[in-house]
Amino acid sequence: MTDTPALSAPSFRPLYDQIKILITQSLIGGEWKPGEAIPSEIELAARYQVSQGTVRKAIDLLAAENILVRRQGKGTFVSTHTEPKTQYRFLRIIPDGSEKVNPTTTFIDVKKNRASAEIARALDLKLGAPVMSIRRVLVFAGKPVILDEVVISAALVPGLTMEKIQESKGSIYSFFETAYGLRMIRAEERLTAVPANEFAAAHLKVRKNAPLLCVDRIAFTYGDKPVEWRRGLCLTEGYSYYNELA
Amino acid sequence: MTDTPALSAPSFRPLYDQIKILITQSLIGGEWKPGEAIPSEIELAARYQVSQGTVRKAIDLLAAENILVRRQGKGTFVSTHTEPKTQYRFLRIIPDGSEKVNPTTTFIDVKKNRASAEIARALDLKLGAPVMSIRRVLVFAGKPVILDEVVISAALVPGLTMEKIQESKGSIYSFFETAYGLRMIRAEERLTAVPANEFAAAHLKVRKNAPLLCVDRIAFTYGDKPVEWRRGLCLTEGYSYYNELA
DNA sequence: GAGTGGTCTAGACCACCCC
DNA sequence: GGGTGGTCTAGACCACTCT
Repeated sequence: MTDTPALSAPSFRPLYDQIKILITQSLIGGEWKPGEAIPSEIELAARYQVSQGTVRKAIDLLAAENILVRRQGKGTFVSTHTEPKTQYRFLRIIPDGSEKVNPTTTFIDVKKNRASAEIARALDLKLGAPVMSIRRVLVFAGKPVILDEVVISAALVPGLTMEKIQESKGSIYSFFETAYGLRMIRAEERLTAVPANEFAAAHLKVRKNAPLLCVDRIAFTYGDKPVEWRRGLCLTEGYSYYNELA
Repeated sequence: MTDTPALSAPSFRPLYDQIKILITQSLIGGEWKPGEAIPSEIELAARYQVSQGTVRKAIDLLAAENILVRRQGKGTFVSTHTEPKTQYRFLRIIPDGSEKVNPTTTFIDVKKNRASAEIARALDLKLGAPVMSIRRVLVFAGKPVILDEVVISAALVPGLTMEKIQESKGSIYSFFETAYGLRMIRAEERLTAVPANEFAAAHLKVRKNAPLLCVDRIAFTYGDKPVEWRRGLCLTEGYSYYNELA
């Protein structure tokens, strides 16, 4: 989905693709921060010495990947997880039959751990590397619906504590973005059905072995670098995982 | 996702959008059939009296929706579910850790039914309207993995029998396409975790009440018209539902 | 009114496919 | 070589937002 600058040259690289990479590098370098406007198409065209149409196409691609957001008459902005409309962009659990509703979060604990084999493989870390593990419950309309565990390399989130997360309000990606400049660009999920273990049963207030939706996620930052592993256990009575296929 | 020509005029409709609608109407009318090439951009530009760039943008949009497929040097083609590469386009269940594999199908029965409230609502039919119901098992590498029921208005598939489907080989959408000219463009799915009932347990060879992934789908044809309702029960040991978030 | 993204055009040239 | 889609340009004009 996202591009890989890659060493294996595709034998021909369109100009707009090169511009796209240059813009991406400026985003990685922090020249333009989430929520801010990037320079206008005309300015970028002058800067890169190409036509406006070529810049336009590069921006079109980045907008299609939700990395940039166009707003007519105002400018082009760097995507962010901190705005109300987009803070739960990756959350696909919604109430049956009704509109998407944002949950509130209750934290269980925030601990330092060592990467298991599964997590080390997913996040491209060494086995046993230090990671932070965040466990929490997402509550929809007063009802606990998702129990999840978020795991991220400790090196990426120095000084992380439960208190800091709780102060931040909003989604955890919003927190990662503002506190550590860590931006989640895309994610891959794998869903399975599992019986509730005791821990999940207690937190979600269901009986042990009740069927739960297990959502495993790996989230990526720029350059398709995996940075977060997550497992969510969701009860699906009154709620379901919504997906569009095209 | 797909456009609605709509009566509520958006106060301004770009030319490329109008061209897109004209092309879509030709697709609905059957002027160009699945798998065939549509006229070249230059021809279409002449036909609609617009520039090639405008036709190009209209085709870009249709290609982004997987309604058309571009092939450099050859032409632009109408998408189809009949080719090996695309016949299981909407199937998201894949083996853990390995590549996508196409399943084989075992049919259980094909019956005429009356639309339940749920199905009538989903397919925009009258309660009790005649529908065809197809039940089958999808088998991956010798192992039964999905038990599903496909429901479609009987009016859309006259003379449907199990024998006809079995003769057709390939996916059921491929069959609908070739036998009835019915083309599935997009779909919405809702996933839940449910305990296996006796019927599912027997067909998937799991114990009763084992957790299964329940995948409810509504599939749409041109003009966002819902035409198929489907419920799949999937065992998720060794298999999972894969999804990309952007 | 000035500035931004959005549309539309016309034309040149490139990459790919097939004859 | 001739056809197709793909890239790139330059310029005109439109729609939207803010001041």
